[in-house]
This record gives sequence, structure tokens and C-alpha cells, in this order.
Amino acid sequence: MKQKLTALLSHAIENMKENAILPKDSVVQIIIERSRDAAHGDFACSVALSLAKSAKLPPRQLAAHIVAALPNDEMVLNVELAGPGFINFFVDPFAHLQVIKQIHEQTTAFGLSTVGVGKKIQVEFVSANPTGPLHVGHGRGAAYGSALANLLQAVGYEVHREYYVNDAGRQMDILATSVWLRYLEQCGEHFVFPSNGYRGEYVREIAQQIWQASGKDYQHSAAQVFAGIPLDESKAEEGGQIGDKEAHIDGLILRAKELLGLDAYVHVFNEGLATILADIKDDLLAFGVAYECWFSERQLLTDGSVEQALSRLRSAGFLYEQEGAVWFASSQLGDEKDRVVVRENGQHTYFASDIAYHMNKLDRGFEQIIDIWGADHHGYIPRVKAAMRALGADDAKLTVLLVQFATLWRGKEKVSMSTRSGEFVTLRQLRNEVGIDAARFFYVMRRSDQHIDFDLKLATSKTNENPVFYVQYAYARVCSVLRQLDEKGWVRDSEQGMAQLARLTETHELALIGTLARYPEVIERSAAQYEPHQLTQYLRELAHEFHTYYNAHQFLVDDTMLRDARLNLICAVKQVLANGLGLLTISTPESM
RNA sequence: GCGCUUGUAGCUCAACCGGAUAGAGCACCAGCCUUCUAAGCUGGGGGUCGCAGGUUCGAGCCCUGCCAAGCGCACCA
Repeated sequence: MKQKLTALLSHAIENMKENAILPKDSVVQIIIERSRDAAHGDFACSVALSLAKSAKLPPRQLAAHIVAALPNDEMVLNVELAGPGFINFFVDPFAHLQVIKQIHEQTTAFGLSTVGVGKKIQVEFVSANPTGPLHVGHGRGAAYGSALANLLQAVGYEVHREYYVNDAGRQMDILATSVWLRYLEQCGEHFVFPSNGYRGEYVREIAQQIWQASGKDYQHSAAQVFAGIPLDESKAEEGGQIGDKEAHIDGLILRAKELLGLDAYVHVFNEGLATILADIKDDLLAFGVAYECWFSERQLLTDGSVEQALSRLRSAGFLYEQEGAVWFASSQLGDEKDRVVVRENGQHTYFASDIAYHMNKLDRGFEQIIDIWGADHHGYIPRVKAAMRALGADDAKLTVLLVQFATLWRGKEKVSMSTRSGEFVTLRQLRNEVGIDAARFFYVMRRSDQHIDFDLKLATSKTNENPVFYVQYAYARVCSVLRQLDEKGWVRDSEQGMAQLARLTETHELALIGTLARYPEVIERSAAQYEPHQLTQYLRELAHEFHTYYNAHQFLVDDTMLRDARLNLICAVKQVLANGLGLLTISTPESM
């Protein structure tokens, strides 16, 4: 309908250009909005206001010209001038009713669009280091990323969901070393665990696995392990050494490699990586998140991609050496300062593999590359964009979406999430406590760049405070009505219902139909603006209108004509709720 | 100190890429179950859109300054 009105308006404006009411060179963008107020008709347009200046006519007068030039259309009942120069359209109610037929015909395809057809788009999200289980912070990225990916797919894009696995680098070495040290404890060695090591219980479990499989094959004495290692930093109550925790752990990593030898070290390393990665995959899958690709950072190092990326930067003249390190001159490309890509000790920085990774993304031919990062990484954006430009690409291809942290609450009490305290909540714990549906809905209910307070108590509550159940309940109610219909021994005649749609004249019904008709626009806008929260907002609204309708009118009336028409309407509601919740990977219970 | 993000009802948040009288939920108050699930519905009070300027027909949205909060400013990831 919007498209039709746009066509009518542009026709009128072309006409006016020919009649020299409007200058021929004036550029117009016709935007049709749905009227908020029913008194303003169904649709509204403000072109007259924006064109007034170039036309050198008062807006209202110009609007009158446009209306006069507007071709007739049987769908448009009335056109009114209002306010400073708005053009309001009143559409034939019969046209609105058609959406019910459309929904019944298209079922799960209703709301899909083709704006993205033929375009490849990549969404990389979560990408947490495989050094421990996912926590609730990652959950938001997971829910947001997968909802966004689903939305993009719904509007036609060929979507590629990807998880970048940081399976190389110092953090992984720290994990491997932590595992090994826990293993040594298992073997009966005694020592003070490094303050910078990974202390989670899962590290012990991995150590246990290795111990059970290989016995004491990897054992070395604590004295041997710690000999000559720089002092650790520790608190007064633990002995009060004033050492350097970074130097301490780095020393231990080197020692682990020396004592174990490369093969054995890699074995321990891989055992940790594989176990944690399997756990993450399992966790995400249970959360309803599936990827097309798990991309390994290590692969970029072993297959020469990093070297290749650096040599491309070098030949483009963006690399230089200073103080023994290799620098990328990103400040020439919008970054605030230059960045090291190869450290003095010869090791690549994380940034170096990130450059290679984005080069790889570009080479795979995506029209759009979307990275979803935690908000704390925002400072990283300029350097990655700089890298893309240095590689000769348009940095507009990359969109970095930031996800703010969620603060966890249990009622009025804030839940501490510090890793140290050990009481941080994992995504798995969250799932178990509040369930997938509530968790996912809460995560995407708000704009991603907005902080959210996640109240565990609210998410689990089965009251009207909980928006998830509110929407699901609407769905369940429709199912319940259909069950009642069956129990009464009545049969629904969908075809008759379609023939009787004109019987739907109640204001509740008209409002509901209008909301149903908006669904495809909501999907398109949510996808285009990368804002799944618009969909959750819409679903709450649709549910609300349904509940209102439910309370105001009986569906299972004796008048079969009216009954069938109403049942067709509520079945359309059911379908749209299912489609919308489906995009968010939230279940649709038939009874609650 | 510099940069990014954000300031909307008591609380948590929306507002259709500049439009008409800024909307929901929660909380609070008053009502609705012999009728398809009350996890629901109806009504009510509640706002200088952080502050001050500017841009224009028109600003919560755009620009500038200030105030406040969060996050960044490594040869860490």
C-alpha cells in the first residue's frame, strides 16, 4: 500500500513538473508514514512541506496542487489536507482486510522480503576467547547477533554467521599453562598458583581429564617448574611479594614449553582448547545459536594469511620499523596513533591476525561485513577500518555494532560478575535459571547500544510483569480457542471466513488488522537498521491488541459467518506471532 | 587530558533514518472472572525530552558549548 501511494504521489509530482508548478530539477524523496492518529487517515505524507521552499509556494497551497494532480485510485477513498501541509490518505477498509488472506496463503513466508536478495552478508558475533565458559555478557551478543542474522535472512540476504575463534595468542598460552599447573597439582606437586592464571573450576576438570588419560606423563617437579621464574605479584595476606604477575606467567609459559617439549605442550594446549570450544558450541546451540562457520585464528597464522596481509600493507607503504617492532601507520587513515603488528620479540599482535581476518572476509566477497563487539572494544574500530582502507577496500563495507554490557540483578540486589570472585554467572546458568525464551527476549528487547538491567527475578516471574509470557500467552490463547472450537464439535470454515471478512467491523478488529499489515514493514526496518528490538516492541503491541480484543469480544459465537471471519483473524494473529517469535528463536507454546 | 557511547514519566525503556497532541511496561490508585486460560482487560494520575544556544516551515532526533554517567586511550586479548 505504501508503494502504491508513493507511485501515485510521484506521478502527481512529475505531472506538476511538466506543468511548471514545480522546477524540473527539484529532487524529491517521497516518504509515506503510517498515521499515528486515526483522525489523520491511514497514511500520511509530508512532501509538500519539504518541497515548499524549492517550489516557492506555501506548503498548504503546494499540497493542494499535489492533491489535485493525484491520479484516482479505487483503493484510496479520500485524501485530505491537514495541519501545515500534510497529505492524509484514507484507504478502503476492504483493502486492509486482504492482509488476512495474504497471511493465510503465505503462512511462514508472510513478512519476508526480497530487498537483500542476491547479496552476501556476514555477521560475526560472540567470538569470545576459548579460555573459559561463556558468561551472561556474551549472551547478549549471542541473542542479538543471531536475531539480527535471522532478520537479515528474512529480508533476503544470504547470511553467513561466523564465530572467530582466538585459538592462538598469549591468552591461550596462559590457559594451557594453567591447565598444566592444575595437572601438576593433581600429580601431587605443591606450589602457589599464579595470580594471573585461569582459576575457574573448569581448568581443574580439563587437568583431571589429562591426568586420567595420560597419568604422570607430563609431570615435572614444582621446584623445576618455578626455578628462576620472576616473582609473582600477590596480596599481603598471601605472602606480600611485590613481583610482576605478567612476567611471572610469561616465564611459566616458556618453562612449560621447555620442560614439556613442543609436542606435549601442544597436546595440553589442544586438550584445553578442544574441551572449552566444545563447551561453547554446545552452550550456544542450546541457546538456539548456530553458525555457518567457526573461523580459526591459528589457521591464519599457519596458512600464511597473516604474512600475506602484512606484505600487502608493506607494499602499500603502510608498514615501518621502529624500536625493533613493526608498526602499521594507521594514523594516516583515521586512527589516533600507529599500531604495532609485530612485537619486538617477533610475535604477531592480535591486531595483526585481525587484519588478516578482515582481509579474508573481504576476499570472500561479502557485500556487507558486520562485526558485533562488546562495547568495551569500541576504541578498536578506527584501526580495523584503517586496515581495510590500507588493503584497498572501502571501509563502509564494515559495520561494527557494539553491544553494551548487561547488569544482572536479582530483584533489588546486584549480582556480582567479577571473574575473580568466582560467582560470575555463566550463560549456561542463566539458561537453566530463566530459560531460553525469557533470556533471549530480554536480551534483544532493548537497543543493543543501550545498557540493560537484566533482572533474573523478573525474567523468571510468571506474572504480567514478564513481557515474554505476555506475547507467548497471546499465542497460547489462540490455540486454546481453537481447542474449544473442537470441543464444541464445531468446524472452522476458513473459506467462508474469507468471504465474510467484511463482517469484521469492530474497532478492535480494525486496529488488529492494521497492526498485522505493518508486520512486513517492521521486519524490513528492523533488518535495515540492525535493530531486533523493534520486532520485540511490535510483538508486544500485537499481543496487547489481541488480548484487548479477546476481552472485548467473543470469538466462538453462534453466527457461523461471523465466527469464521473472527477465527480467520485470530489465526492470522497466531501466524504473525509465530513468525516474529521464530525470528527471535523463541518458542510458541500451545498452552501455558 | 583526549576519544567513543549515552542522558526521555518515580523505575526500566520506545518513538517509523527531521513531522501533527512524545508513547509502552513496571510501580501506585479505582474497577472487570456463573461466558473462548485473570500469565488477561478497562480507567486514572503522572514529562522544562540533562542544561544553554544555533540550523528551518517544524528538533527528543541535526550542529556548537557546558554538565553528568559508562567505556576506551598497551610491543594485552
